[in-house]
Amino acid sequence: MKTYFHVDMDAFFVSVEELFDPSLKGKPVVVGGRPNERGVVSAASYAARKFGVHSAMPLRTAYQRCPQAVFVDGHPERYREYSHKVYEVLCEFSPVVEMASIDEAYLDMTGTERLLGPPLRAAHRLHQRMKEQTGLNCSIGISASRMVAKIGSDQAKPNGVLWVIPGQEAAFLAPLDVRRVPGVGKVMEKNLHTLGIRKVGDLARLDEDLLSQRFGKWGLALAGKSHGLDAGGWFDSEIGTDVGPKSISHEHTFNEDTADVARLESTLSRLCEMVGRRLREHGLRARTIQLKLRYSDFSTITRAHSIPRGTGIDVELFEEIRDLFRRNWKPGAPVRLLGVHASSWAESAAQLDLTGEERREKWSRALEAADKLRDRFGDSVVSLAASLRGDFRERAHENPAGLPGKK
DNA sequence: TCTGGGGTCCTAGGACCC
DNA sequence: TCTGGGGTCCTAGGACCC
Repeated sequence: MKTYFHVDMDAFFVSVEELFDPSLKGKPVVVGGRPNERGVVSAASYAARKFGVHSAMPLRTAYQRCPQAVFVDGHPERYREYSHKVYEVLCEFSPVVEMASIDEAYLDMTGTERLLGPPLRAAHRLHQRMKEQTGLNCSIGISASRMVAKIGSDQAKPNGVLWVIPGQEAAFLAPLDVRRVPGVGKVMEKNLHTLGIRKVGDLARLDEDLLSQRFGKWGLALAGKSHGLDAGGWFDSEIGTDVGPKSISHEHTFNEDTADVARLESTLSRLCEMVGRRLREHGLRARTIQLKLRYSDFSTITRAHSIPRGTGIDVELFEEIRDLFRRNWKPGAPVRLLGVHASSWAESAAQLDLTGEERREKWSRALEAADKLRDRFGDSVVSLAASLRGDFRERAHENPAGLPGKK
C-alpha cells in the first residue's frame, strides 16, 4: 500500500508578492498585469476571489468586478526562486519528490512512518516547516492514489490537510462534481452533463463499456478515476521518473493587432532567439519547428515543418519560421499573436557526421557565449537584428553552415 | 467575459512502406 | 485493376492544466 502527498501552495503568486510587499496582505490583489492590458489573471488573492475574480479571467473583467483591487505585474523569477525553496523543504520529507508545476508537488511517502510518524503527523510537520522556511501556506492531500491526493489538497484549501483513508476513495469522490476530476474541463463537463452525469458517483455507477464507447481511451481512464484509481495520461507513470521537456515554445500577444511586416518578422526573430537559447541550455536540437499565428478574430493556425537533423541555432530556427510565416500569413491581415514552438528532439550528436557536427558545436559555443553576455548586459547587446536587414541571407550563401568566419 | 504564456496528451487524416 | 492491412511519421487542431 502506497502513501502519497499532494502539496499545493495557497494562492502562490499572490503570497510571494505579499512577502515582497507586506502592505498587500488582506487586500484584494490581482497578479497578471494592468487592468487595461490584454491579458488574464494569473492569480487572485482570497479577498479578490470574494468579488468573483479568478485566474484565467480577462484583466478587464477582473477590473469591472473589483475596481478597488491592487493590480500587480507577475515576477516569474521570484516564483521560480520560491518554487525551488518549496522543493528543498519537500526534500526533507521524502526522497521521491516531483514538482508537477511551479506551485505543486507529489511526494511518495511510502515507508516514511518510522522516521516521520503516521501520515497526518508528517503532514502537520511539513505544513509547519513550510511556513518557517518559506513564509508560505500550503494545503496537503494524502491518499494511496495520487489523483485522490490531488483532489484532497484542493478540498483542503486554504491552509489545510486532508487524508483519505485507504478504501474510502470512492466514497470520498462520489459527492464531488465531475469537474473536480483532473482532466475534466469545460467541454468534458458539458458532455457528461448532457448524459445526466454531474457527480463522480454518477460516473462510477456507469458502465465502463459505455464510457469507452462514447469517449474512447479517455472514457476508460475516466471510469478508473471515478473509483479513485490513478489512470490515464500522467497518472499512468510513477512519480520521480522525470524526463526533460518535450517541447519548448515562446509566444507573444501584441497590445494592439499589427500587420506591419517588419514588426512581425522582428518579433519572430526575437521569439526564435528565446527558443534557441533554451534549447541550448538543455543541450537539445529540435527537428520540428512550428509557427503559431492568431488573427484579430482569434482564429488561430499552426504550421509546422520538420528537418532531419534538427537545430538549436537561432538563425536556422528563424529561417524555418520566416518561411512558414511568409507562406501562410494572409498579407495585410492584422495579427494578434505570434508563437514559435520547437519539439521532436534529434538523436544524440554521436550519430551525426563529425565534420558537420564539429562546425555546429562551434556555433553552439559561440551562441552560448552570447547567452552569457545577455545574462550580464541584457538582451539588447547581442541580437539577430542583422537578419532582418538581409545581411544574414548573404552571409548564409557564402557559408551554408552559418558558421562564424574562420580566421 | 473579449479572451496570456508555458506546457502535456490525444485524435485523425494522409503519405509512405512492406 | 474499384482496391488489404499494418506500422510509422508528419501535420493540424483541440482539450486540458497551472
